Amino acid sequence: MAKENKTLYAILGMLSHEELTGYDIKKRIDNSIRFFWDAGFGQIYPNLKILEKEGLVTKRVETGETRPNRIIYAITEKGREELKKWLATPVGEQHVRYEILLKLFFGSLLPAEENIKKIEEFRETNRTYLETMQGFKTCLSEALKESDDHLYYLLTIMLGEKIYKAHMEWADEAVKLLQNEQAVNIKH
Amino acid sequence: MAKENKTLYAILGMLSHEELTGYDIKKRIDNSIRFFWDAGFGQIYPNLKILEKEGLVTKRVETGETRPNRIIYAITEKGREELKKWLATPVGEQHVRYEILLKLFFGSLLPAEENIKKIEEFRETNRTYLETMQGFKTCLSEALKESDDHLYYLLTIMLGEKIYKAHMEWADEAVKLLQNEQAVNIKH
DNA sequence: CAGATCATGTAATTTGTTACATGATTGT
DNA sequence: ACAATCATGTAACAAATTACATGATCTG
Repeated sequence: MAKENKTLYAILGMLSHEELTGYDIKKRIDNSIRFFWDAGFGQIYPNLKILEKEGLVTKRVETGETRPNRIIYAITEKGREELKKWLATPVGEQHVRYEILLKLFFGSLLPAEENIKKIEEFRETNRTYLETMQGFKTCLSEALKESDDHLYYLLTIMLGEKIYKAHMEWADEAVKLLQNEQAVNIKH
Repeated sequence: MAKENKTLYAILGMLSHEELTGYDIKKRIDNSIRFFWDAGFGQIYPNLKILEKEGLVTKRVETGETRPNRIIYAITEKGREELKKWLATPVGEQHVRYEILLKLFFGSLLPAEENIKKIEEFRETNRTYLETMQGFKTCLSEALKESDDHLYYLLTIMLGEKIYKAHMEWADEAVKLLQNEQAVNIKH
């Protein structure tokens, strides 16, 4: 079994809830984990084949007369065990990449206005993300009483909220700092 | 020129400050941008060759009698222009990956204690990151009066601080939530 | 004298992205 | 009629990680 292919476990996790087609998995991902674990069809379909070869999922073809054929995948007992085993392993160092910080780090090569504009765009993007999180949260509050799954879903949304808020706060402070600096430079 | 190889620009950016060897570039990265843009030797050396072929940097060999030979790279005017051009392009959608959220999203498959432990480990890791940021900040406060570069450096540290704090706050709330849930489940 | 640091690289593998390819059905 | 959605995939490419390979010098 691959050591690092975590998207495999994202797919397996989705199948631990219900039987799904590759297309359905994509939709589930887009509607839930995409903010911290996105995946395209180019990853989903090949990974499903790997999972099947490893005996972690089984497939069943539903021949549609009007609609296209659907290949429905179901998790096996072995798959469920493998998933739990992975969930139990400690989370490694997680390294992120912030293109905006990379660009800003070398920001002295550009006029300050350009950097300010960049930060303001970043702020705006994060404002829309925050709205999305708050939308998710509202939808969730009803379903929350039903199952434990939803509690964990809520936790992921909560981190999203915190992060996007942190981004926005930073953007505000950063813009102020750069504007001050600009004012000082103009005076001289 | 490659469309997406942003590490190329990280290297070029480091060379915009001073002439460096591949080995030096690695050190510079480790001491500054590694929290948001890490790179290993396996990326640095091949990318330097690409930059040279494109005429964005020049190389000069320093034959050491006692030490190993050093290949010193310097940015060209064309390289500086290319860097500025890239810095001016807007920052695209940046997608992050949080392994801890992926694991937590499917957390209902594990006993709550395990999820709590995971979150507490995450909190601790982020506490050390925050300390590092604060150390960086202290070092910086002296140099800050000299050059504009340092102001942009400060901005990147500020975002780091915000994010690690957000992570820690979230961890505290998340643990509380899970412990409450646990208490409720035990009562029934 | 052992381990860290200086110094350069290549090769293999894995992972992820993007483009291509096909075609029916459903909604506006 | 046109766009969006349903549905499956492959192939090419790009990027990043990891392991391998070498060897001197400096520090404790």
